[in-house]
Amino acid sequence: MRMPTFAELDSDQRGIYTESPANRAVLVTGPPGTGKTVVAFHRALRLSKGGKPVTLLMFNNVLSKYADSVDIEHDITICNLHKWVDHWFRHAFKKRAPHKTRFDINWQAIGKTIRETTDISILHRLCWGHLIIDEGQDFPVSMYEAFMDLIDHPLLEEASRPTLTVFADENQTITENNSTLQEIRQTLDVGVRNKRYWRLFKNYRNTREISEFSTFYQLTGRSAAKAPDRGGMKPQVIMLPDHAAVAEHITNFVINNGQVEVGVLSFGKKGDVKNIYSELNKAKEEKKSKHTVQMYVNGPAKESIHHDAKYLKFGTPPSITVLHNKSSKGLEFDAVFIVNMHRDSRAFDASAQELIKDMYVVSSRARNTLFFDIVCFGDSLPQITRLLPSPESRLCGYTANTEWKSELREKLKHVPWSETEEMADQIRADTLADEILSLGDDAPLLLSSLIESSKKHMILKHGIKEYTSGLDKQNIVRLIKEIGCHRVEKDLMTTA
DNA sequence: CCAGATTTTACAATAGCCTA
DNA sequence: TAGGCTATTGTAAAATCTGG
Repeated sequence: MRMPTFAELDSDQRGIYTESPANRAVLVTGPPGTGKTVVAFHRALRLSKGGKPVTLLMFNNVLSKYADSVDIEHDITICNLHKWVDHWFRHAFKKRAPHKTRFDINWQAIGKTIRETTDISILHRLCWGHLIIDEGQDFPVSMYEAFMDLIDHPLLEEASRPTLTVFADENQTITENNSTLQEIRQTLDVGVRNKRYWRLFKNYRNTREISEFSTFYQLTGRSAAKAPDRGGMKPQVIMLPDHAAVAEHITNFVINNGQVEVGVLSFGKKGDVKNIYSELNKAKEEKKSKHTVQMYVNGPAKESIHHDAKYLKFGTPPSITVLHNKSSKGLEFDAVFIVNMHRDSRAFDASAQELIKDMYVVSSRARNTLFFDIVCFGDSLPQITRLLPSPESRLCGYTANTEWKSELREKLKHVPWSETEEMADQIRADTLADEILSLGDDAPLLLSSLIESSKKHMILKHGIKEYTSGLDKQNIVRLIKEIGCHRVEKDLMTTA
């Protein structure tokens, strides 16, 4: 992990580091790229100087490994949540933590156990010192409730009370097993005034061009980060004849750019990841280059080092790290190459929504440079091309290095770009409608204010009553589409 | 022979017991 | 008391099937 010094942190990031209290709970939120992991690490460093143990919980093993690649000496324990919970609970109660199902920890039961515990030595064994959680939105509210039960336990003396700092992404996904920011705020009892609730706004990770590009795939746009100052090259889409050409492109980039950390993020299946990895090794041999080529794919750890995240090395350029797109959450690289897009079957049915979400994740992994290497068999553009931004959008450049490169412009004209844009718009409107409906009693109020704010708009032709009284989802979607998603997002921000 | 659908297989991670 | 062992089971990848 690239670790900026204290002086390099921005003022809003520094505030969290210096001003937030070192007891009870603190919550930090922000969209992707705002430096949550970096601030989390700085806070961990600071708290570790106080003598109590500090634990940093990451979402998965690859991410833990990445966070631990920092070149600062520290005595912070970096771990994933499941492993930590097992040790924590067992250490105190001498038995494993209760589970509802196999992968679902029973936090209600844990909370109850903690509240009912009167044995002070057990309570002391539960006290974790300082706990810092990254990607906090992916954990259930009941977990936070259980943690607060310990933090505020009446039998604990002030000095031994543990603390909790949660870093959460503002891109809300609403499923059963995770929490909304609202819920986390309430549970942790944090506020802006007592400096327990902080928000990060500015994107530090990406260049302006890459940030704009990834926003194209952001289906819920209202939590987009403030655009970065740093400019760079536009993302490039490159049409190539075969996989060997892709590997050569990537290898040349590494050789020509010296000290870079390159991420190769592959769509498709495990075999596709392995395939590009072996091509990259071949290209490295041919060009007699010294850079590192490493890969992680999900698999039995004892069978191959490629299945065990602990063999990954970050922060030692020049290097190429090959990962499946699913493993790339939370990571960042100087340059990212996205490959094997044509191998993804989710091209144009309902699951294209999932593919678009993945596109958002992978494209925002790049700090400076972003390439889409697309293999074209024969002389036509693959279907998947339509999921990229159109040339008119000017979000990315298109080039070809094939026999028919002179015909690229002509071929691009026939790609049905508008289908993708319509679909994305539909998904955005759908998501917004769901969000409005989830407001419950406040929904009619917001709807009428939406209609009010777009007075001049066509919407009045349909009559206000129909929308506010009906509250039918289809009507709301129609309303949102007529007003425009962007507008509704803005209104929703100010109202909420 | 292929693309999509369906079935089979393999894996991840815990519970609960055991052991050094 | 931490770690080993194994049955267990939902999920995801791989293998197989199928109809054109």
